[in-house]
Amino acid sequence: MPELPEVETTRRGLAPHVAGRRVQELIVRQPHLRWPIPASAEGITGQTVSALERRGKWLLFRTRPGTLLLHLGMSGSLRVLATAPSPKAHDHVDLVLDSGALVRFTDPRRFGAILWQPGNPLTHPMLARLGPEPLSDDFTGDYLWRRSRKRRTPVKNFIMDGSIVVGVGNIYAAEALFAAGIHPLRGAGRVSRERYGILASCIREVLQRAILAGGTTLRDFTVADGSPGYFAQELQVYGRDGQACRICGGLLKHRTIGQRSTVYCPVCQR
DNA sequence: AAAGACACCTGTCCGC
DNA sequence: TGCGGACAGGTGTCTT
Repeated sequence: MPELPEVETTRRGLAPHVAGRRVQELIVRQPHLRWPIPASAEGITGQTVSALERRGKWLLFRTRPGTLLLHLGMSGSLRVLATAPSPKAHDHVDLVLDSGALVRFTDPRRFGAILWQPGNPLTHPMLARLGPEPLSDDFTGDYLWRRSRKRRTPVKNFIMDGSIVVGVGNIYAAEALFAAGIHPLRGAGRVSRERYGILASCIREVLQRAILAGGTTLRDFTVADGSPGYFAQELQVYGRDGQACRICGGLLKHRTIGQRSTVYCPVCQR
């Protein structure tokens, strides 16, 4: 489900409810997520969450002895609940806070993950090799250009590679490439330095605008309070296969690239 | 080293 | 109405 904007929207919605709160209990009804929830995750019990941070699509519940790492996968979501309604089928985990509220993790497909890392969370194997944050200063067109030399993979795959840049998933890769006028199948090594400058800006802008809209709600993604994200109405290509390009009026095309559905304008994107 | 296929799992939608 | 198959916002791992 979520790419960077949805994870960031979730983080912002949750942070005021969890920062400074003590975790009274970690209730695990279904430990079998992408990996089994490790017993060490119980380490969060009794600890105070000093901050809720984000690295790529990971959420970091920081406490003094360690950090709970949480990934939403394809279908995961987090909600803050003032009371504890009886859990439904895919409500796998609750974080019970000393405020009486709880954070509930729901994930039908169970591609999500909950891990624990003592000390510095960025040393965890899942985080250690991630590329730069797209909204940070070290993410530039020159950086993309340098990393892409001699690479023949389609540029869409390249920008969706988390070791190159984090947070860009299937929706926003398609949207950013459309905004930059770059064909998704173009070899990463065959995009000029100048065009990578444009692409880096487009990635930043698309993600930033999506965050401001509260993310994209396609099926069931909601902001932490349950309201939908509004970026879906701003999508230019994703999900618009066969419809008119909003720039040239031609028909948008669909192709499967890297086993992911891709929509683009064959006229505007070269 | 890099590219591509496959795996994990459930819900939903579409055509017959 | 029911059923099979395709598809869905991610990403680690295995094979070429």
